[in-house]
Amino acid sequence: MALPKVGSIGEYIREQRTHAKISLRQLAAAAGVSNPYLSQIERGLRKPSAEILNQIAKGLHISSQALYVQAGLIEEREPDSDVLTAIRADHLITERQRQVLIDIYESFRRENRAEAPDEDAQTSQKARPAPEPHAGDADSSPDEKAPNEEASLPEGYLAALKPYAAPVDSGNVTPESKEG
Amino acid sequence: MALPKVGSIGEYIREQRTHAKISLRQLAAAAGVSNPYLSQIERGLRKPSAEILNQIAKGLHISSQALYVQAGLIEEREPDSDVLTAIRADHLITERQRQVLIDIYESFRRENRAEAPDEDAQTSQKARPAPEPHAGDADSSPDEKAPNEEASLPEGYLAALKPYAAPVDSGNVTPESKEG
DNA sequence: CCGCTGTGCTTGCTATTGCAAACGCGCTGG
DNA sequence: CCAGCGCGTTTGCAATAGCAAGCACAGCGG
Repeated sequence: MALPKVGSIGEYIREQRTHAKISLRQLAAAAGVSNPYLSQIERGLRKPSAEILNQIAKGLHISSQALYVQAGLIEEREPDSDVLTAIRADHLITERQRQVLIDIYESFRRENRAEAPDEDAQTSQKARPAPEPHAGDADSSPDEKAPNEEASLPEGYLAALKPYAAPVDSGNVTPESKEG
Repeated sequence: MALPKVGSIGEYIREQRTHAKISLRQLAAAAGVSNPYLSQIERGLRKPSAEILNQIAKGLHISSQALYVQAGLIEEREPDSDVLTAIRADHLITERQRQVLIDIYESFRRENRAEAPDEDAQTSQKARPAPEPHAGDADSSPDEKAPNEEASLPEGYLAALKPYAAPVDSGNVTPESKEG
């Protein structure tokens, strides 16, 4: 009865950690928690307190609020904030990165318009009447599951974006409209 | 920094409660916690978890973040997560797309940290000689100290991310941001 | 006077957090 | 072949979060 699955918070942490390419023990040390406890958190066996969550966020160099939102502890801010506006206002990324984000976002919007010209293909954003973490799945809508190695993020593209990772194919990465 | 604000959080809660002119038991019932526990929280004898804090915030009809800041669980510093919160709040994209955008943005941040470590944890505040994110031309200016010619979007991975989507078309991701 | 209702506070008690120590597994090297 | 190291995980155990029950005090009506 002790609901064993706290939710996607653990998966999210592990995801971020693996993407950052640091070991569980390293993150545990950086966050100031014990390794076994972090392991249990990532597998959803334990429900970390906000303090621990905050320290983990610091260790991951991500915002605490992002984790709190993932944990369902913070009501998402009203959709008043625009993604494009936020991206343009961000000074922590370079001009090029900014443009990439904008391109991706706009292409997503285009794809959705092509698929659902209706209005928008939104799913479960604000609808959270009962925060009962009893679902065996994440809090996302049933039609989306975030598979870990198919469509979610092949993480190979990260290498393509990293200059120090691999030189990928030189020349073909120009954003020019390369009509085949 | 271990627990200096635990007392203040309780005072804050009691302040808000008395200001709302509701009794301890009423707030306890509204927040779904027991009266004695709320009493102990208000006097700083107990350190409530984020869940309890969130419920209390709901019962008080105040924002959870305000309480978290009071509890010292959120740095009040200007969060770099404006982009992240905006992405999370956006309901025009699917869950999968949202996760991709978040991953990309965070990988960008990590990338920059690796390249320019002196600028990482600090909030990069405002000063930027080129505040206008006009990306009409990609080369912009040589002040780009971070990654160089990598951030363009191979747009091929976009198709890989959306196997269920129509192949939109190639030339739509031109970097010319024609907002407006 | 006594009972009733409201307030906040104190007292055991159980369930859970969070940790130290130890384990199994894979890899590297003597 | 086994020592050594690093990885994630498992196993008890101390500390405490959080609750049900009960306490002490104050106001009100018979």
